[in-house]
Amino acid sequence: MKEKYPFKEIEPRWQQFWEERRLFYTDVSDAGKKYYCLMMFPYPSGALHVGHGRNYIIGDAVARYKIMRGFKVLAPMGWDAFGLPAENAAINTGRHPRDSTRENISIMKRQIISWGCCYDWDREIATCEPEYYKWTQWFFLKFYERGLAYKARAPVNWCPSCATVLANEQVVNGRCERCGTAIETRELEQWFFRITAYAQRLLDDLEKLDGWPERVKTMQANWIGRSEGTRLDFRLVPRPDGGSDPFDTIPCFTTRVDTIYGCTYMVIAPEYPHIDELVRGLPQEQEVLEYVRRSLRTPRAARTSESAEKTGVFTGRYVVNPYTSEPVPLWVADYVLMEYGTGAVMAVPAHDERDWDFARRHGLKIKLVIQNPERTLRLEDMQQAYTDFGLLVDSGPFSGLSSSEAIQKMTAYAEEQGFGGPQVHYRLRDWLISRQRYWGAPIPIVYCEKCGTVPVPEDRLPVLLPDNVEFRPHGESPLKRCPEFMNTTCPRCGGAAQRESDTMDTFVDSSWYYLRYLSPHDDHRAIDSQACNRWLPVDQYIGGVEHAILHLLYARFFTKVLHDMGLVEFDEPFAHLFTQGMICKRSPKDGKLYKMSKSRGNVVSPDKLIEEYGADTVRLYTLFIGPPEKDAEWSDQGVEGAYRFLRRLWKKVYDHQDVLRESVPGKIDRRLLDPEERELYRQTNSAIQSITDDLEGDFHFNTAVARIMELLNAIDRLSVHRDSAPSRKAVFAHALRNLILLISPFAPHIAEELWVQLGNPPGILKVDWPTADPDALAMEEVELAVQINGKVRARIRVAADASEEEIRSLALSDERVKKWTEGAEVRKIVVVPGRLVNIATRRHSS
RNA sequence: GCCCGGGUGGCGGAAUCGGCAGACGCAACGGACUUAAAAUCCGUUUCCGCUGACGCGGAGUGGGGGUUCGAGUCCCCCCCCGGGCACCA
Repeated sequence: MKEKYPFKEIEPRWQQFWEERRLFYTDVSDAGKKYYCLMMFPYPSGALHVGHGRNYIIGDAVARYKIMRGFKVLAPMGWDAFGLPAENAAINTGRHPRDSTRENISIMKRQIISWGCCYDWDREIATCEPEYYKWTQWFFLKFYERGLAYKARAPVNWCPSCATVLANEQVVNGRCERCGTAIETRELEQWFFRITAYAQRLLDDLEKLDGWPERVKTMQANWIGRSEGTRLDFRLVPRPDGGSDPFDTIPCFTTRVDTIYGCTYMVIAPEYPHIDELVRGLPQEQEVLEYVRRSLRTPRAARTSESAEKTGVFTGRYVVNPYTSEPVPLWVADYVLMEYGTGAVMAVPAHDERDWDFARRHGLKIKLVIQNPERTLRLEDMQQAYTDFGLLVDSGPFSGLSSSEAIQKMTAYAEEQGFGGPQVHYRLRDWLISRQRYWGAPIPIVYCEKCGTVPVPEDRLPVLLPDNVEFRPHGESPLKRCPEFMNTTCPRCGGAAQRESDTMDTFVDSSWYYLRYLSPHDDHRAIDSQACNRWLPVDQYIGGVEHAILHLLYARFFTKVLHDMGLVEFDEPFAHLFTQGMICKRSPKDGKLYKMSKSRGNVVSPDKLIEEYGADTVRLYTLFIGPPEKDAEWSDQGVEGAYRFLRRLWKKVYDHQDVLRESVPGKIDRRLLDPEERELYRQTNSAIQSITDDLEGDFHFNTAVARIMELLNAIDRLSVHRDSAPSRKAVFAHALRNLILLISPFAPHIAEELWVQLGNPPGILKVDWPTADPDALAMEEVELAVQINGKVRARIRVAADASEEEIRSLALSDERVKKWTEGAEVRKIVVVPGRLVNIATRRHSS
């Protein structure tokens, strides 16, 4: 055994050992307690930094722990390999995305292996390979068959810098999630997945997800944005010139039908269909058309920002309030959004802040119809809208009702009268999946002049991405300029036809990869239903919280569709979700803390650290850095600390090799131990107990590592040498042996090596996880704090099983306690066994 | 504005059910070893006051109030930070 901790020598050796023994290769047909441990697969961006490592290290620690607990663990890894960055790089360098992606994959795979993270590499998948995207296309066809994929002209988010459309989920504060460019709205024909058809189920089933963090569920619920209200149809007052209109009612959605008697005007969005026909020939026509044109040009971000002033114009038309039969003016204003509700809003300025602002600005009538039950409102005094619930006034037959009663009754009335009824709205929009880019799975659709839109037959999949394309940014997919790809024959009539040139959003690829791991190379079907039903839902999914909405919502949607198709029995993919926090580092530029990223220049490469300290040090520090679900700041000195600890551990074993090798593990008889030995034995068992609890609970790796450090400190306190008593040697060996087992999921290389040095056969993963001896946890004597009125004034030592009476008298007879209780009346004594005694006293005023 | 988190030493963070606040690590300081340095080992470190000293007393978990023998933990009010949603009708 070497004196100095030889991490450089042992780490590659054990990595090879795990690979050769195929310890992480899983036969999925095998019975047994299964545990599917899944880490979010990475986008092959180039090279990993230590921030990425947190994900894999946590997952690997969990997998190793579960293996030692006797589970059959499935831990696969793959690559989310399609995507914009590779294509943007191709535009700049001319290098084909396939080549750069493959190269990045091999760099990152090497890094993951050098971290000591183990996977079933036979199941490795890359979404950019035809054997994978063939089935992404197949799912598209299935969605198309079921009416869940459709093409529609719609106002969409356009990123001028990426030159592509984006899903709503990829627009953050009106800017492109990737490049930060302000998003424009364009009216384009695009492909959508009908996720809104699943809105209610996606919302309801959040309740089933006990193993998910509350905050992720809340974020998804917010995103789905269910809102209950009332639909009301407002009849259009016929044109004064007797001309015809494109429609005769304007439906609107409201959550506050109780305020309808205060509706003094109605507003429609500038995108509202056929506005031009509504105003044709009216004096307002030019002004309205000009206003609409201007609004449509305004970027969405500017239009919807809070500070934006509420502009709008009167159309010259009126609609009829269905409750009062009174006409109210119809306005166009861009504070109303076409995407939400019906694109039309009944405006009640007295009871809605936005309508209040708008009405004040444009001199519209304000009518008070809800009274504050606490304090009578007078319109003249009001500085802002009263938006709370209250009692209805001036509301015809509904006057006097409370808002909540009124909402019910008035909605029922609308239904009876046939001009409306209850309605539920969702904020969630359909998922826009087409991208005008090359590096993605081609949408398997053909356009034929005769037959129209024709899906590519399943047996002609995959629609392969052509290689010989030119990468230039010109707002349409490079595929469009590739005639070999574009020109095809119609699968239906055999005539000349054109292919769809758009590719799919990469979130489609990642919506089903966790199913493909069960049969990664099956070229007959997308997934192996039987194996999926056995292994899913995923027992533990681990990844970054940045995917709380996007990926996790899409994957849930996919699973539900597959469930409805009869392909899988489960309808939620991930039973437990763990979202780890980001690793941050101060930026060298401004000294502020940021998430590690190449562009900030604050990344720490694992390669250098592993070279200098070894993978186990990096792993141990990464787990110790803080609560794994929270963000953490990387500290180079913290890494040193972890390294120091492992060196100390190595030296401990090195210094006591003889003692350790000669003592055979066996039952330890506590009665034969002296107090020091008994204390170490107790601490060993206590460490086993709490580390197991930490891992079974919410992955408290930071406290688990702390407990291991404490155990080594405790081991240090017991002096042992060649001539020590056998019992002492046995306790010492027992403690170290268990420490090595306990640390093995975190620092597996050193654990394997020391395990062998202790005289055990290689392969610590085959050893059972230790269990604590409950008898050993008990202390014979405990120290109790004695409080007087809640302040600690003394300490007493008592037998652990001392009666309350004994403790009481012992406490009262303590010198220091006497000093404090002298001349005071003891009112009450509280004894908390094993912890403290509190004596409440009262001083007599003398 | 609404909905989630969170606020504890110089720093990262511990603290089952309400029971000794500051585990563990970092940093700093003092000492040992060394010709010296590094490494290592030992010790000190919440703040304030008193003491020659072993010590003693007081305050203390963002602020204020409450419940309790006892509050970082429970209740009420407020402040600050992070995240999500947001002209959503």
